[in-house]
Amino acid sequence: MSDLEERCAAAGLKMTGQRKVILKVLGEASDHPSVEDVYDRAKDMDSSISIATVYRTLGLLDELDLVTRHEFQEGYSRYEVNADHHHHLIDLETGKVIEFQNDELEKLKIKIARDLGYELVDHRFELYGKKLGKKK
Amino acid sequence: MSDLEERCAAAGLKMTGQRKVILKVLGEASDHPSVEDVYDRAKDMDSSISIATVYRTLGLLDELDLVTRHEFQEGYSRYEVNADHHHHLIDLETGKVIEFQNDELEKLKIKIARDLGYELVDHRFELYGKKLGKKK
DNA sequence: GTAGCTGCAAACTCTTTGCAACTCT
DNA sequence: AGAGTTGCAAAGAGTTTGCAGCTAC
Repeated sequence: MSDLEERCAAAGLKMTGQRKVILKVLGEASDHPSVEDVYDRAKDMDSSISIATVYRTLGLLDELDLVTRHEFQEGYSRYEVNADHHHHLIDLETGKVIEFQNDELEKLKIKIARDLGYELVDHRFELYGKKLGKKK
Repeated sequence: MSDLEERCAAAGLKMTGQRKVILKVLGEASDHPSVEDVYDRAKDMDSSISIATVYRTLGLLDELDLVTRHEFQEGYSRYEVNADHHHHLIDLETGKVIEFQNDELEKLKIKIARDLGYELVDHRFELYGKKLGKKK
């Protein structure tokens, strides 16, 4: 049983065939798949899966904090399996998502919020750019 | 003629009654109104205005960089009349949007992108929090 | 057995758009 | 006059949901 499956079962979720497939897709994903992406990959393993189930499952996993939902400036959601805390740089030319971490930034965001009289609950930090040094 | 009106006319936009109303609403807004907000306020001055016109006008103004469109984690867009560069802290309890600036952050974001091999084109930095020191 | 899960299709929200009529310039 | 603009209603995209049947536990 995979780690994700175990954690779902522990949360009381029934391990249906569809869920196993979706969890497998997520476990194997090294990118930040959209709902459509997850759906397409899941269909390759079980063509009877419906996109409604994918939406519902991803929603549940997000609530359980097993995945994180992102809404970049694209008009739809992407998901990623939870790992260490990090931020994203989106390559505007390819759509590729690059992860990064930055301690200075972590400290700074908390300080900014506190200075404004707020306790930081959540945040969003995204960079959009294009690769340097490209020949035209 | 207001500053916004002048800049629109300069860009070749016809100054229709509806546009004047929408520009007036924007000129008077000290917050970050949603399309719905702008629509409601505009209707108070001219009840014949349609929301399609509001959408179209805000879209045009965004292209002209006279306003900026934000998509916070709310599922709809908010607009703000362009001013100095700044970021936003969204009060999760009231929906209030607080603006802030931070030079350190500005330098940091450029550095992070460059270190990853990217030229920074755009970015998003938003904080979500709740007011400190509130009595329960 | 039954609470929970699924597929399907319809519904929803926010936004965009085709069209015919209208209006600034 | 004529290009640009408008209101309306329909269409779009992404997402959610009601329902009847199915399934894991």
